[in-house]
Amino acid sequence: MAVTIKDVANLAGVSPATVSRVINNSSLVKEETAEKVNEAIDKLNYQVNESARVLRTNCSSLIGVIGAGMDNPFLMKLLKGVETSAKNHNFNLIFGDSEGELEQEINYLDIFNQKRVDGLIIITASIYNNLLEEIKIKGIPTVFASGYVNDIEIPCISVNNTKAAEDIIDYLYDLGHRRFGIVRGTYSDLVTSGERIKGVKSSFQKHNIDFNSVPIYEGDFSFESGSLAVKKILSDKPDTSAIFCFDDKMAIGAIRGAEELGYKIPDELSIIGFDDIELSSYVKPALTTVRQSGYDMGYKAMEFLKRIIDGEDPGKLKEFLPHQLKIRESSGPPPA
Amino acid sequence: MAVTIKDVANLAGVSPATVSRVINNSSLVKEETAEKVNEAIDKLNYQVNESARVLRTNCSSLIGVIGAGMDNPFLMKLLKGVETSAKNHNFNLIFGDSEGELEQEINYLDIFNQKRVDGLIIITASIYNNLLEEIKIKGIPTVFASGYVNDIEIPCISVNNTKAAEDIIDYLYDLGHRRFGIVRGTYSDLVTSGERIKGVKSSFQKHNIDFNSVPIYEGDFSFESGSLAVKKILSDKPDTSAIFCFDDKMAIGAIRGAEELGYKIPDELSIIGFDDIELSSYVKPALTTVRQSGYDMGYKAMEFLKRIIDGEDPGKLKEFLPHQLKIRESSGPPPA
DNA sequence: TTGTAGGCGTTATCAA
DNA sequence: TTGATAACGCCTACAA
Repeated sequence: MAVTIKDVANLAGVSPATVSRVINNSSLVKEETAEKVNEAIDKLNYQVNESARVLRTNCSSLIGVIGAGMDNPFLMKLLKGVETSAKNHNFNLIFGDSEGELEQEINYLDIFNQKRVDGLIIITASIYNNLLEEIKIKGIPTVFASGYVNDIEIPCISVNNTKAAEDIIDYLYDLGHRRFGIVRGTYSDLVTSGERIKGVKSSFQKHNIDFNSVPIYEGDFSFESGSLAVKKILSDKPDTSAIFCFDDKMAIGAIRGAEELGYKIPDELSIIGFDDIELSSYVKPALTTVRQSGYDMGYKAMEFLKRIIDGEDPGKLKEFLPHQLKIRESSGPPPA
Repeated sequence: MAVTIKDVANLAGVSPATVSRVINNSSLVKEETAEKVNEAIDKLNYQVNESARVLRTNCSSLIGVIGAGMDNPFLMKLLKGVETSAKNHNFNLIFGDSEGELEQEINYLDIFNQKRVDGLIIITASIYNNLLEEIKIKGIPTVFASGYVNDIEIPCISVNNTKAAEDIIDYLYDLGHRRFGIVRGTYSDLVTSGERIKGVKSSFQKHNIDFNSVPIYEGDFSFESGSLAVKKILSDKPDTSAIFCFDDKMAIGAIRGAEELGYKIPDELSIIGFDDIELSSYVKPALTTVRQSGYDMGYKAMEFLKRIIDGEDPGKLKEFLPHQLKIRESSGPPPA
């Protein structure tokens, strides 16, 4: 059996209560006593039993994070940001990979609830539609990250995905492109992909392009799916001149897929991604994309969460982070 | 206050013990009673309080994982493998990113101990040297993954890093290369990088190459560091014809760095990586590398851990997973 | 098949 | 400044 507060108390010749006070840096303890206690702690190699503490205090210092895809570099950056801030506030992270499936999201929600997490950060988004209200998210302080949640009460932090997508199409249009293709995220990704589709639409509208004539394929944020999607688009409409992929990995896959079909990038086809993951500047041709900082987003999400846990009004906590078009080598004017 | 087992008991008109039995699928409960209880559970939206359960049973169903770098795709694959197996055994993961720093590893070790994790998977390796014995790893079932731990009692799972590195140098030598450069991992990465250095040495010895004449630089497993290292090597010894990087990200960075200096890959310089991350076949030129399956490794590590938790002798659990040289476009014969 | 009661290790209240 | 005591929610003998 592990050593408990009682053992320490015995060795130090004090009561368990006093030991507890020392552990928690209570100010009301004589220096001399504290020293004795600390010695005993060291000697016995005592470590607090978190479960007992959580049971008693009803405060787990755990933050549950639900996201989709551990091979998603952007998500991992975001997670790193969350972790950094969490560490500052003495929170620990527990991560559930939903793989974009609603069922798994609910599953993790239950598990996290059972562990009495102090807060929740949700980075995936299929949950939004069906649940949001009904689930026990109520009660648990929650911040959505990476997608904008329309509900006025739900705090969230993201870039303006709609505006960013619009910027991209505008940029391509100004370059002279008229025949577009889109590789979106999974259909279950309601928030992020949804917002971007809106942005695409609004740019199309501005420029009198018929949205319904534009091929849109679904990808799962993998290289493979990007490559596949682009091949479908190009076999469908070989004269497509610009393709917008909803993340960088798919865009990089798309570049390779298009090259396999014999297209020269960017001379015959422009390809644009989203996120600006580290890799994007190391790939060849270097990828044109929209930069958003996952790290900042995660960090800020955790800061928001901390404030909510401390009692701040969640409704106030909604923010767009800046985004930035990074023009590199994978985009250019359409072929003559 | 959250709803407890007592509330459920009251509503269902049974005792708390019975509710507990239902929750834990005890066979000794009448179907009819179970139904009543389950109804009450649903109606009250009851969720078990894990802390109380852990306190009582001394079994957290938590596995602590310590690794370095959430932007390391290989590590993330490994983690995914761990997670998959963990889920099968109803374990949850709690991950600590040590960033390769000993201090953080110890820190997480303490935290995990306080949470009374049922087991530990350690993927980072600076810990090995200084601690291993002294730390409270004792007591907690532990599996090391990705590096071979020499201690007979410590279960571990990895590829044979020594042999793999030797294979690579042998392959390059057979191609005709004589002037090598090495980009190793951080010096704190004692296990993995250490083993690979050994392999390099042993191939050199076989072929009468003086190990001390070969430039070895340290990288931190980032694109950037690979690019930097290769530039140093090439400015130092411009006639280097083959560079072995200890992971794929550094190798890809190295390719870009060498290209910036005007080298043609692979005609003037061969570059080889390690891991075979997904990206490596999508990069241009496609990367020659050694394939090891992070997913399998993680999965198996968790399977090992489960067996140890169930009482199996840890000493028996040591295994090398197969590795495989993947020859792609970034390597070839040296320039004439 | 079900209920009663005690204890897991902490912390918080109250009294000393 | 310290100690005694109860309580957090659950599980598990043991008894019924």
